Amino acid sequence: MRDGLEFSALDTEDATDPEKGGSKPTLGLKMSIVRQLKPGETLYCEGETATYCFEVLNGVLKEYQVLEDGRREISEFYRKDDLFGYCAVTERLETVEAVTSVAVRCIPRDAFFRRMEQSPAFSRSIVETLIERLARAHSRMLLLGRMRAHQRVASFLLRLADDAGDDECVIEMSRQDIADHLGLTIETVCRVLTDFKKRHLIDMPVARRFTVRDSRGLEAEADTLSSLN
Amino acid sequence: MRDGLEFSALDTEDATDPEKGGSKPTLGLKMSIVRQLKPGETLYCEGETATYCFEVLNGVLKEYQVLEDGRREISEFYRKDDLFGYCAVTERLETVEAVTSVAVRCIPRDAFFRRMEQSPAFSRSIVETLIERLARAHSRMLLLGRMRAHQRVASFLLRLADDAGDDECVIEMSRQDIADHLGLTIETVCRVLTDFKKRHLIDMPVARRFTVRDSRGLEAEADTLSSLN
DNA sequence: CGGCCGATTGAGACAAGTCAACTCGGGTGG
DNA sequence: CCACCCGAGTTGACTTGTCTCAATCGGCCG
Repeated sequence: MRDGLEFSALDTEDATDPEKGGSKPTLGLKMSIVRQLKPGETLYCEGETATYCFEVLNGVLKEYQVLEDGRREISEFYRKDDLFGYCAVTERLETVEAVTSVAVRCIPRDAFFRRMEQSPAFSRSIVETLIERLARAHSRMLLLGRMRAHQRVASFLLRLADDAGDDECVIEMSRQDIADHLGLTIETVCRVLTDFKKRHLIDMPVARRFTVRDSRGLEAEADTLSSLN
Repeated sequence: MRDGLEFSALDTEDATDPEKGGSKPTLGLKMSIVRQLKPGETLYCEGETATYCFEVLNGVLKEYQVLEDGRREISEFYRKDDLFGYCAVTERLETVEAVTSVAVRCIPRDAFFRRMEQSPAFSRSIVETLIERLARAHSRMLLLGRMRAHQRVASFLLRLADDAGDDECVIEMSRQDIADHLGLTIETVCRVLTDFKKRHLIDMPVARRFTVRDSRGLEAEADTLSSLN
């Protein structure tokens, strides 16, 4: 099966008139299609042939790899305006699945790469996206390879709050997703969170929502500075 | 200090005649310079301004990030023909240091990016390199986040052997480097290695050289299949 | 040949994992 | 509208893999 061939709900956009131009000036790609996904639905799976690239219109998706025994590692969460799925030569190496309800624009890969040939500015912006993503990958390696549980969770919360641009913040993903993103178990994530609550670094009235209460303290927790305690 | 400004030993190549063209047809970049490094010498450090990109002519380098308390994570080892150092917008996020004696070609970043503007083929090849490196980063995240010590070491040995294209293989880096690459400690790396020796998966007459003896067994060790034991 | 640094081995400590019980909150059906 | 149910989340007791600290080994260079 090839990705993007089975749309539960689709809605073509500017697919008819090649001269019309994309509705998104930054991409300006023709022939794009919008696909809607419900939470838990997968967009594509490891092993499939890559035929589309995607742009998140709204919602959150997760990209992951699985080990034979079921252990899972979520490499990225994608949010509004993130571009993904072009990072495959032919075959998908990871699976991408909706975390929340999601709308993604599907762009045929060949159109995408043709655009890259034609526009140096476009390919430069792609290179920059890739470079930034690689930098993030490196800091995640540091996190996974060298940080303690409480550092990992603190970094994660800070990133969530930062992305939200607000101290009050919704946690869209499950504890299992967080654990799989941080290389921990559900139980450890919970324990660290309740520890942070008890120490008034965060408020968390319900499981899927939190507020940063002591951002300085949380940052100290995320840095290794906390090892001075 | 900006990288590449203090050359202990340098040897300009085609820096005089812009029409001469690079000696390396795949790059064809003018104004490049070759720099020699001794083991342990650093090419550039985190925080410096990025002014050059590099191509490995021979030898092995390591790229790493450090945590405040000194814990270190080696994100990549670079070998002959690897291109690196362009993955920074302005400021270096990692440090790169010679593992063995090394020769690298230094390419001014602006020349590099100008070349990208001019040649779609060149920028496509850069995009492909980046994509491949990102894929490697993802599989390393899986390793760091979800694999056991013996799986990590087995994967590492298999990669070494694969890169060498030979079952007999030199280990250029120290145990500390390996540990920092795998998110383990020196001691754990040693223990796993002696365990592999005892079980005749590998031979390792001296610390810096090994032979794969039972590649199937080693692969089983690298996969999570070994959790069936 | 001796010294030194990297590598190896051992013993004990500790962070995180496992397994299992329990709670909570949201959704559904009566 | 309420009560129940179910799955996600939390907490606890115990296990274990890896780390830490410390001692010893061994190859390489002067």
